[in-house]
Amino acid sequence: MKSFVTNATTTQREAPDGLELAAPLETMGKTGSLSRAARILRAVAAGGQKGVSAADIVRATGLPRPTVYRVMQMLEELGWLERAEGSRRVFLGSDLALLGLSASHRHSLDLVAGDILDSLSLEIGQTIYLSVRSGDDAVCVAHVESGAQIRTLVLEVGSRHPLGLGAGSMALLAAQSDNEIAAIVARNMPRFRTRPSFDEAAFNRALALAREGRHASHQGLFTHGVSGIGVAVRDDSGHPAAAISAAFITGWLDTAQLEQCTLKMEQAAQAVASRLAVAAPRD
Amino acid sequence: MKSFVTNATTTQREAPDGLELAAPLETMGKTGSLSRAARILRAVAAGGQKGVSAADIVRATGLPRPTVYRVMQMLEELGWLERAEGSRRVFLGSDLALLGLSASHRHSLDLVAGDILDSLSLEIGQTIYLSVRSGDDAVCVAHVESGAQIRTLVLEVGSRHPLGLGAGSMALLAAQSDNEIAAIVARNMPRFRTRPSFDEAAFNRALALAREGRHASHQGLFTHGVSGIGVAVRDDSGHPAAAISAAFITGWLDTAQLEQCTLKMEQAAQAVASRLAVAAPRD
DNA sequence: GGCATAATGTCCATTTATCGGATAAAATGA
DNA sequence: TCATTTTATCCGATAAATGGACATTATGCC
Repeated sequence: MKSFVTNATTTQREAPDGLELAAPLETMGKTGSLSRAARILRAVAAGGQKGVSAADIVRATGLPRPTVYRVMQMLEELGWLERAEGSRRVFLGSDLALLGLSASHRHSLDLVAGDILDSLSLEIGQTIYLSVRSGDDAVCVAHVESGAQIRTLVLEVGSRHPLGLGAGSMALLAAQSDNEIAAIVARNMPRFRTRPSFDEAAFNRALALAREGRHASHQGLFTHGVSGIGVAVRDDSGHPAAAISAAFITGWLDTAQLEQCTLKMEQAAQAVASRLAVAAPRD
Repeated sequence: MKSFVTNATTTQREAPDGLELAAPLETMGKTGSLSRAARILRAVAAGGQKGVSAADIVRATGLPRPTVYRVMQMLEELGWLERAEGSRRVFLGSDLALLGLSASHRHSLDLVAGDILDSLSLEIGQTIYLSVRSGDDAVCVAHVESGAQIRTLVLEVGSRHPLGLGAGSMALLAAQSDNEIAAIVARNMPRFRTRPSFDEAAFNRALALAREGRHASHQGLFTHGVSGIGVAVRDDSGHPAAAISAAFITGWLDTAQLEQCTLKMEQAAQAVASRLAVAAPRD
């Protein structure tokens, strides 16, 4: 059921009214060393195959420099983080891969939705992605390549992007609760700005549209010349569990075709959602 | 000044005078909340598909009860741990699976050694397992099923067992440094004893034999009626990186055949070792 | 049923390990 | 060469984790 993503902001410091101290930014997340470690690990994961530098982590997380260095050292001793031999870039460690190996037995969204995505890809002739939320990121957990000659392969499995950057990512963001959206956007804004051409106004417009409709779409907002459509998958309690998305060459499809695609994607999202209700713990 | 190998042994608390309280056993591992969290997560992973109870974790880790409960709650909020809806058993969480997904790109021992294991399985006609160390556990990262009619499938991919329990697991244990072996055995002894029929004397004999020779072997020591052979894979610096193991029905093979198998497995271990360019897992 | 035992939670005083500002060394690049 | 960024370490203050003790709920056993 609600098993997939349980990142509700429950422990939020009690702020009954808005007239709380306009603190620099202590509203940036949960406390606790474990939480910090998780933030750092997710920042490392966002670096992907090419790794990240310590300074990157500081920028991405907003944590104080000494904290980042200290926690990084701890994580390295645990085997959850490792540094490239020569360079100082860091990567996720081997022990994390082992834990993930065990965890994947219970969390195989790709297996649950695989055939649905296959059909969808065939129907609309495009590469399809399945993403879920992890912290303030969207993580691609599966992709089905289309048979088309020109394929738009923008998301590798396991790759992370800030929630809001990308079609599926935006759909996932827009499906969160109102306060959550505000908090996520606030935390991710620094990361957005690192993108050379980030248009905040355009972003806000796209977000507003995604929250109104049942899907997120854009034309070249994130990658020049690539448009995208994303729809959220909600579990039976209405919480967003995943997002299905597709990317097109801008102008490849006319308006009618886009609408058709969107419709089919929404149907697929419904199909996946109905499966989630069944996928429950065994024993 | 980077310290390559941090204090491998305990943190060596400065004891100014001899009349310190005869501390019960603080030599049980590293300190730090992250380290505790890691211990707990590994204990959960050891539970596999059927999960573990909080009491199981307490037993397996030796940590104080309140600590376990508190850390468990933190981990649950992070999505690194989750509880079955009805039952109170806990499992690894979805976010850990996502992090592992990213980490697996850099840590695919199975891909490195795959074909070697395939050949080995064909040669000796048995199911082959590849395991690595994670904390005080051995984790199976790959297995190649034999084509034989009767197969001994004892290790699922991702499954964990205390270091020392099992052929590959014992080989991995015996390949550690002397002090490390002592520390691991001390920490794992409580877990060993939970096994209904655990013979400490027999275990120590098997460990001594494995440390002398270049391989670990046993007949029915861990699972009745199943014998096993395990050989360690060492990287270029001599540190144990993995173990290759096979399990047989006891009595299936005569002594000469067993020796032949052992030889082939040692050769395979050498082959894998030579492939390990840059991979040095640490605690 | 009724009792014994184990498992699950929760307090809270103690103290320890974490936090992060300040500082310095090293790398990078112009 | 010098300015700027990145990496790294100190260390006092303090917040946060710790774990003994206690309370409550399940589980097994006669």
